[in-house]
Amino acid sequence: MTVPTGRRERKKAATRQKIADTALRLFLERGYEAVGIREVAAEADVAVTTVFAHFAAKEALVFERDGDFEQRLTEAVTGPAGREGLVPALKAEILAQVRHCTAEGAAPIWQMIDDSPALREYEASMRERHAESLAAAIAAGPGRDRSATAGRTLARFAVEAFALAREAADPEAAVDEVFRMIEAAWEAAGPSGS
Amino acid sequence: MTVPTGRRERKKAATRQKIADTALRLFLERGYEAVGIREVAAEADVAVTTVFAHFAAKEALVFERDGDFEQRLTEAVTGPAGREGLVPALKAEILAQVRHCTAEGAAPIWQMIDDSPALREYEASMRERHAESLAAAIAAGPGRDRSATAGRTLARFAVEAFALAREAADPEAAVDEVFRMIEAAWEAAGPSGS
DNA sequence: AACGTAACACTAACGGATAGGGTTTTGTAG
DNA sequence: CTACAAAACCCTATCCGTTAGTGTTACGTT
Repeated sequence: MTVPTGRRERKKAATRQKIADTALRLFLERGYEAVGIREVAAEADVAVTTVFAHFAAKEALVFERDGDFEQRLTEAVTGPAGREGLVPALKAEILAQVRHCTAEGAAPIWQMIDDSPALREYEASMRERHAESLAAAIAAGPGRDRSATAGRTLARFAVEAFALAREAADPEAAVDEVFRMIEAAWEAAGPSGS
Repeated sequence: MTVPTGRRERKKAATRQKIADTALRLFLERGYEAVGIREVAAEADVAVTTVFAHFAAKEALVFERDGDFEQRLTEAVTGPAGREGLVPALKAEILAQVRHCTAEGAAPIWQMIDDSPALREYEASMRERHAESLAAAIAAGPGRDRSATAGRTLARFAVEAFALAREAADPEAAVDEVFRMIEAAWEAAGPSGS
């Protein structure tokens, strides 16, 4: 084991990035459903099977950074901020993600997602995954004094807050409003003895 | 316009039911993914195109009564009970649906759903649809004194309560617990002026 | 220098979904 | 009673996402 980042890993990452970039460009140019996988592969100069070696499905080409979002969510809860105040830490992270997704330049991508049933469906199941791993982090960390159901409920509500805010006219204000409700819900869950 | 329920409508409904029944039987016998649409069509003695004329997708064969659930949800809110107490009315309806889905005989179906990623994904996007129509009903009816975001949040949380309860060890107790949290969240949303 | 393996390519196929076009059944109006 | 329009259905062919099977190349290791 020489260096941990050999040429092989760099080439693999480059191939993955080239596929994702090519796909996103084609999708934005001509529409998500109008572009086929075979076309993406040809334009990126790889085989179709290589595309699926890097991405589990066509929709995953659009949500390329999915893993980062999931990791940041759980880290917000297990990190120092999460131990101080669970709900405020969650709110801060969701707010950051909402800001990132409503930032300049991201609008066409989310427009495309909203226009495609397949992408909306994929995003919904993605949120379910995020909620599950977030629930595990809450149960293992700062949510130990609540019931399992309460923790899982908080996790679901938090990821739904993201979706609700993204659809709202004023996303950042919506994060405030929804998290006021979540805070109250978490209070009402009370300590586990309740 | 003689009678509103002519032979044509009855035959159509019969065909639809026969397809759904055949599909569910085959799915339970040999597994959802192991049975193809062509097979369902052959066994039901119809053409493949006819299957898709009645059901938008393969997954819809499993969630045949989807429309009923959605309608009952909105009616719980727009009906007399909804005007008395919005959240209690929602809770009662969700509890009824949870009871229905955990009743004797339904277990194998939900086991099959939990085992199939495609069905789980479809269910997630179904809930999103339910939440949207529920949000519309709330906004038009008893939720007029709250903000649009608050109403949409309540709608999402209510349909998530169903999913959370179904996954819990004690579904009915989970409905209680989650709706205590939802009630607090709805209180915190306050009247629109807040 | 030789070997094991990870990354990739090619071919072929499977299964869900749809379009095009034709046939029967049903409701209705003349 | 008949004629007609539309609904429901069938058949065929095809597209598209996805995967299996089978090599081939290039990298890392020994």
